[in-house]
Amino acid sequence: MVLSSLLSKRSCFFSRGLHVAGKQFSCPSSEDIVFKAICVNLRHRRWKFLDQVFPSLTNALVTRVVGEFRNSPQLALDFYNWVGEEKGFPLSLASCCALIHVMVKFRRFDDALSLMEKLIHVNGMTPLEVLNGLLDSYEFHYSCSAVFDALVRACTRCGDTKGAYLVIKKLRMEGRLVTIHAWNNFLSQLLKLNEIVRFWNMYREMISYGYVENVNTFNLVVYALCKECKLLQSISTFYRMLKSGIQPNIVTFNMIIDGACRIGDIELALKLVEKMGVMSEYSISPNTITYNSIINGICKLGKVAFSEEVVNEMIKVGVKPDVRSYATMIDAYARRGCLEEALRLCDEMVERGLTPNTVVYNSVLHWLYSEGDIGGASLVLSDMIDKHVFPDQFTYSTLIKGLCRNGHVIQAFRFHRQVLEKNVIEDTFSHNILINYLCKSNDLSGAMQLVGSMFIHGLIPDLVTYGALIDGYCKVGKLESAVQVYEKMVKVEKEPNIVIYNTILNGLCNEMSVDVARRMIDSLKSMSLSDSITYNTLINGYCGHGNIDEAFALFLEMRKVGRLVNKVTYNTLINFLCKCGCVQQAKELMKRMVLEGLIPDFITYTTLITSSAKNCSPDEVIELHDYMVLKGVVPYRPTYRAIVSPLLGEENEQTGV
DNA sequence: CTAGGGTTAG
Repeated sequence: MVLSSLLSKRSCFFSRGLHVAGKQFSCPSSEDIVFKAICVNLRHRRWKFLDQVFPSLTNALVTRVVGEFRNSPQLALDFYNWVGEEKGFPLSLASCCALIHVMVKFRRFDDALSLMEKLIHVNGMTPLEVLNGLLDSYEFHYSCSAVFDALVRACTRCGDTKGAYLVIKKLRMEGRLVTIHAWNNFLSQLLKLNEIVRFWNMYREMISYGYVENVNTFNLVVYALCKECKLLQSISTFYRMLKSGIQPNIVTFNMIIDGACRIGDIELALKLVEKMGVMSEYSISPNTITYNSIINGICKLGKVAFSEEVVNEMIKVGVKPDVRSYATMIDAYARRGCLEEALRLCDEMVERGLTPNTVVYNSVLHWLYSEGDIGGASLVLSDMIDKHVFPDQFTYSTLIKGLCRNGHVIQAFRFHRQVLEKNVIEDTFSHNILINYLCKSNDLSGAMQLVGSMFIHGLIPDLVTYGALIDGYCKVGKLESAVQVYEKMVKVEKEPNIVIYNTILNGLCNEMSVDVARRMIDSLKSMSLSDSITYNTLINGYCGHGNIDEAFALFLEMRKVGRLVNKVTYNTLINFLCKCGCVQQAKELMKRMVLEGLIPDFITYTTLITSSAKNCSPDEVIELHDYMVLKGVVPYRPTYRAIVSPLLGEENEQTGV
């Protein structure tokens, strides 16, 4: 393999040498003769003959041939591929650009894009170098300015938004403006990458150049506003569109409806669906995506049964549910522990002619593993293989996490090694899961080895990787190593996120420096980089050091700010009170929690029941259990079985709760 | 162009 590529390279250099020599010593028309011979034989696709001329081929000739065949794009492309792929000739930027112009002229954008992407990815060229190549070879009779739009698109498809912007800017300096379509494409990519701030900056810049927004531009603005949860502004953009004489389309509606669903306002979303006809002069009606957004919104609120009614409703109005509609509901049921309902929907979708895809399988697998049902997961997995549903990155990480959390660590690592060897791992999830596992087991050297394996396989550690390592080092008391990892991270990554800060904060609390932690919280607060977890971590730190006054002072501070206090806050304090033997106060706190609309979870339940079993009378334990159940708490089954059930004299608990 | 699934901190 290596040898043959060396040989082909050598033959190319050799032929290049011939070309130079030819220019100097032989008659000037010799290139013309070769050129004509190529053209005649290429027209009849006589590749055998072309083989014979190949040694005299030069990049200048390739460019000329492509230009000659500018009206037969397929022939030009076949010739180019024959030279490059079959013969291994090192094609120049100029010849590639000539072909790109031809492809664009014939609106063969996919071919043009893949040529550009190859230049960027395989040949390692920067977008600006490609742009220069295109400008140099720009010729009126076979080029068109859409080629520059295509380059912007190629950049964004390669994930190089910076390059895309440089191209737009350079062209602007040359007096050429890319079209609004290219801008839309670029802006859309920024939103996909969740770079909202950059989006608004670029958008403003575009407007300042005098571009006239079209429906897609407006849709992007609506999308950005929805991502920022600025629903009212997105609706007023809708009216701004109408005022500018631009008819909103189904995408506009869907984005606003989805935005409403994401902030939990299903009522508004449904109202919009209802008013869609009036608002669009009866030209637009809801489609599958509209309903899927609503199904998703309802499911996220935990009302899966209601989302099934939405499916019936959509069928009634003639909109077909698809795999996504079902995938959403199946995941929602499984997430709430209703795997039977989830499997029922799997059957239902098959009955309706829909085939469960990878997403559906991944979801079911994930929740089977979380319930510890390895057997069920194995069955689903073999069904997936039987049905030829291909696994993806989600499947791999779900399996690895599932095996890990159910104690099959060796299998998890073995499986990871297998998929790694097959070169199918493309993202950091699987590594992060295992690194996190090793860190949690205090095996930092193992974790660092895996970080090394990431690099070997071309995967760049991300904030999650660094976060796991920092946490791991803090937990084993190696604060200096944690700081080293942090500094390394700051050097290669852009910005630590709140998770990282919270991790460090937690490390500081464990290391007896609650005061340092307090100061850190103050500075995070000033950067508005603190959340419930930040405060809960510090409260937990205070509790761990027995500073009950400080803990409750912070609790009050959180209540003053509002929205910061959550179940974990209460659980932390309740747990601490129980440990100090103040069970009565703990119960009072739980009642206050209920009054604030927070339903105690299985941790609250277990903490209080276990502690009162030690300190209170059986009647009080039962009373506590009844109180919590009455308030909507789902009792944690193992706790109920071990403590409450014997007190009730239930020898054989069969029906369960 | 818009909708579904996996990793991290209390």
